[in-house]
Amino acid sequence: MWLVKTEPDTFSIQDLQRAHIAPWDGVRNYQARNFIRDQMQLNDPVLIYHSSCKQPAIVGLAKVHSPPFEDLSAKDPNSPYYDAKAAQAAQPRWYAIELQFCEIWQPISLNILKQTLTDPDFVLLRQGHRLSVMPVPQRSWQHIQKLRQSC
DNA sequence: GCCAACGTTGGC
DNA sequence: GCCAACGTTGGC
Repeated sequence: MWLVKTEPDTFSIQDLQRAHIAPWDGVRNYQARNFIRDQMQLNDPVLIYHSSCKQPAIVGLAKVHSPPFEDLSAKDPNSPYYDAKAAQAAQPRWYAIELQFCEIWQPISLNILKQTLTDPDFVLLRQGHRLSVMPVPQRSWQHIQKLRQSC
């Protein structure tokens, strides 16, 4: 069970719904990269979270639709995610996966999550967290399902 | 727009 | 290998 962040101005859950299947690329953080490359499994559920916007919130559900693959946007000089060093490296540095859209939810705001969840293992709730791809602990996942039913 | 928290870079 | 400087993230 995972959570990925996205800025809705750049790529929203509505964009994912339209695309149905979309590459989740442009991740340029090693810890997040490792989750994508080493731990994400086909069909794993993935919460979609809107960040850097008016109401930061969990806004829906997707699932992992492909094995990890090299993120070639790192080697494309025209991409906003271009990484000159990665482009020159012999070994792939950055990885992506494909996500498949599942559902749009009534937003579960960060505020509500903070008020009702105290799970220390849930990275989203930690102060100053910057991970854009993170695991969701079982008990937080269950709690989120309950919050969803009460919306 | 502000600014604290964070990850990365690069000089030493 | 340390750590200061820097750029970025992201909530408010």
